[in-house]
Amino acid sequence: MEPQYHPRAIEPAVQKEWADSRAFVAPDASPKPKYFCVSMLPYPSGKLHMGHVRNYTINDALYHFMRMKGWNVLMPMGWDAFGLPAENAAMANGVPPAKWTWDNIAYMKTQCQAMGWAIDWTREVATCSPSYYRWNQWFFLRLWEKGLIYKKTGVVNWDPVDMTVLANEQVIDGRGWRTGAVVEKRQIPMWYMRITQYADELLDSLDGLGWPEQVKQMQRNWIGRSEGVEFTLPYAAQTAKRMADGKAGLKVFTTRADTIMGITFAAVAPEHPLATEAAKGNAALADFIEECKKGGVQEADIATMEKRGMPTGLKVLHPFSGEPIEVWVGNYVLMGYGEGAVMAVPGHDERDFAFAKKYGLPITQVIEVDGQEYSLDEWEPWYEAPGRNVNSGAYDGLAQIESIDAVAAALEKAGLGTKRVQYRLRDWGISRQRYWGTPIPIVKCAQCGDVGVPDAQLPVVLPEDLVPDGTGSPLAKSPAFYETKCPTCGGPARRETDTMDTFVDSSWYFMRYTCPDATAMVDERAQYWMPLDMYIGGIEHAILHLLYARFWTKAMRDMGLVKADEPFANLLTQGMVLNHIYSRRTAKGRIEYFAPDEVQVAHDAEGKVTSATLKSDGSEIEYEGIGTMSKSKRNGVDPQEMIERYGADTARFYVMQANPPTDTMLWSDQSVDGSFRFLRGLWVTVHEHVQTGVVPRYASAELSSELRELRFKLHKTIDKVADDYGRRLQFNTAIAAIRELLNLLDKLRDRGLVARAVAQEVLEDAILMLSPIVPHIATVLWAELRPGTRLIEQPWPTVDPRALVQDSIQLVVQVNGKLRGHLNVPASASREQIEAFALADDAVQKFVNGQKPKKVVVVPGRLVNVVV
RNA sequence: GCCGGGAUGGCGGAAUUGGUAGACGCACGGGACUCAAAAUCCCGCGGUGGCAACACCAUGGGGGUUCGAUUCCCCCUCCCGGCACCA
Repeated sequence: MEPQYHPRAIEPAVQKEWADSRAFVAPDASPKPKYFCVSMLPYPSGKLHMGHVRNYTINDALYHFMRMKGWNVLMPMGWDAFGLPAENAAMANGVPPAKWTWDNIAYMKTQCQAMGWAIDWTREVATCSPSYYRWNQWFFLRLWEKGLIYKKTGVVNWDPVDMTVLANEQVIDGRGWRTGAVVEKRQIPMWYMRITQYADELLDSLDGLGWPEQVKQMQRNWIGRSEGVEFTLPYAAQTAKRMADGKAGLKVFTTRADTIMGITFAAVAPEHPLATEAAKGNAALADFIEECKKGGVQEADIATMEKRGMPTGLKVLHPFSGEPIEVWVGNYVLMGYGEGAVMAVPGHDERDFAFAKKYGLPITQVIEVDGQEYSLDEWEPWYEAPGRNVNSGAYDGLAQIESIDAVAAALEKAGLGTKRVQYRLRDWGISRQRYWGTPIPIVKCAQCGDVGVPDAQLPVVLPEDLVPDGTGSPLAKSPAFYETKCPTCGGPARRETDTMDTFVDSSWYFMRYTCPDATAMVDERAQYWMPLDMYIGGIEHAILHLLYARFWTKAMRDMGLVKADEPFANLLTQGMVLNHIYSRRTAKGRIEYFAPDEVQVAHDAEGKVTSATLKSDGSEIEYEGIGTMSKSKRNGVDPQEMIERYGADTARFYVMQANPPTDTMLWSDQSVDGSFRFLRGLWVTVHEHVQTGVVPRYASAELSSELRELRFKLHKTIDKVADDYGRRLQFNTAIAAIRELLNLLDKLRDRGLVARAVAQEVLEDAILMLSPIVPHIATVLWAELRPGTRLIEQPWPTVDPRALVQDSIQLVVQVNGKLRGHLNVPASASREQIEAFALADDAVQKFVNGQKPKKVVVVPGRLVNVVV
């Protein structure tokens, strides 16, 4: 055995052994129970970043642990290979997105292999390959046949200079990222998936999922089921003449029907037909509506902008009183939301209150809450609280629930409205006016309308040689792609040139892992593996991706393709990886950034950072704080450099010991050194042990108290580490516990035969416990400790109950809840005996100071608290 | 703006069900070894007072419940994630 630890020598050798023995290829049937653990697939941006290292190492540790526990484990890998960055890279370098993407995949795959992750590469999936996306297209057509896909207009960001649709990310402060032009809202036809049809099930089945509670809560709030009343505000006579739309009035939805007698105006979205009609012959209103089109479509921008409005001059009637009500156009009313029109009750809605104040509209109190004084001057939060009706005619005195029922009944009787469930969730718009995505399999024929591409002609292949230029999709400029014949009538027709949202790709890729070569979308192998037993990925995906994948799975189930109701039985959301940022302002006023390894940080005697200087020339620079790793701030850490300098095991160990996987993680180069030192020390410890001769592990013999203590620690640790890995998913505390165990072993000076047998036991089990985190070094050290056996075939160590027996235990002694000392008592001591021991204790006597104890609290096995 | 989460030594963090606040590590300080350095090993390391024993204070800020609160409740501040075309 080499006396020194050389990761660069051992890691490739161990990886080769795994590959040659197909160690991580999972069978599709097994007497063992199955465990399917998946990490969210990476976007192939060029090279792995630390977020990936963290994500896949967590998954890998679980893989090894569950395997040792006797499960048939599958950990696959794929590539989320469609999307905007490939188009941006293409524009920057003139390389087609396909080549850029495939090159990145090839490189990143070698990095994954160098990390030693236990990936079953026979199941690799790339979403940009036609053999994958043909099933996006096939399933699109099935959904369309079932009416779960439909076409309607939607609002997008429009760059008026480049004449192109922009992604929200490409809108910066309301302007196009390339042109700087003020972005406009524009309505275009798009394809939608009816996720709202599944809203109730998506909501209800959250309860049974083994997900973090906050993620389930986010999804519940996102779906936002609310019960309310939909009703019509009838047009006033003049308005009815103007509108002539065949409708009786303006349809609105409210969850606060109990406030209906407080309506003092109504508001419609700028794109609402009523607004359009009112703008005819009203130049000021037309200008206002035009003005409302400025800016992007992002919810956060719309919610924070100044609320503005303008009267339309049109009127509707109150459904009960028949009083005329003015209709306004409001920039905060969203057309894509409900009916695009709202009733306004400024007395009991904060937004309406502010709007009424601003434009001098009347405000009426119609709800009272006991003992509260209503004032028109200032908004109070209780105005929105449930209470009893006042100034509401027939409804006066009713509490909220009775009032809503009575109002709904009256509306129903009048033929004006009904109770209805409303969701905040909107249907999923999947059309993207972009090139690098799955082509939507529709042909547009002048005679036959929209016609689905016949299954036999799938996939509609995306040409891979185009280069976008930022002025709209190259597909729409490529006759070779869009010119086709109508599948129905054979006449000339044009293909749909929009592609699908990349969330479509990521909604079912995990099922394709189970059967990557299937001649259908999925086959029976999916029934064996689904659902995922663990899904691991960033918290930033808590809503959209996870919700879409849940919907998609349910739609596949209803099509008879899978049996699973839910794709992800358990979920682990990991935090982001951050690093320090260093910068300075150049003479020209530009900010330049420095990588942390170019910087020398000085500390004072207490360890506080006092200054940061450049290693190269010693000049002083600024410490900006911490932020996500990014190219522009130069604070990324390249896993490749880590592997070359320290080895993959150190990188893996570092990210796992730093903190719990769900927390954001701050990178620290010094701590990386510490991780390497630990592995080097472990190597030396095993080497020294092996030098004196490998012995059989401890089985039975009389033990000194020191050895009994060591074995107690070992078997406690086995229990704790298994709990941390398998249940708590908290690897940092598992590693700390193993370090405590090895620290204790380190103190052992006994070199006798029995001591060496116990040391053998401790080392073997410590290596087994560490192996999910650092499998390379563990493989080599195991082979030294147990020649002729393979680590990869070992089960998880078993706990010896004899080692956990203790004669005496230490209790904490408190007086009035404050720690005053410790007490050693026999493990069998009764509550009364413990009380007596505690009262006799010197420290207790001192603080009790002769007073009579009021009571004594005994927590078995933990503490005794004397209250005076 | 709305929804969700977070804040503990110089730093990362621990305290699992309300029961010893600071495990384990990093950094830092002192010492040993060395011609010297690196590596390694030993000791110290929240704050204040004290020779010490020890005492008091301390988990973002303010209040509350409890024998006992980092943990539960209310209010506030700041930070992070998401908000439907980034992935």
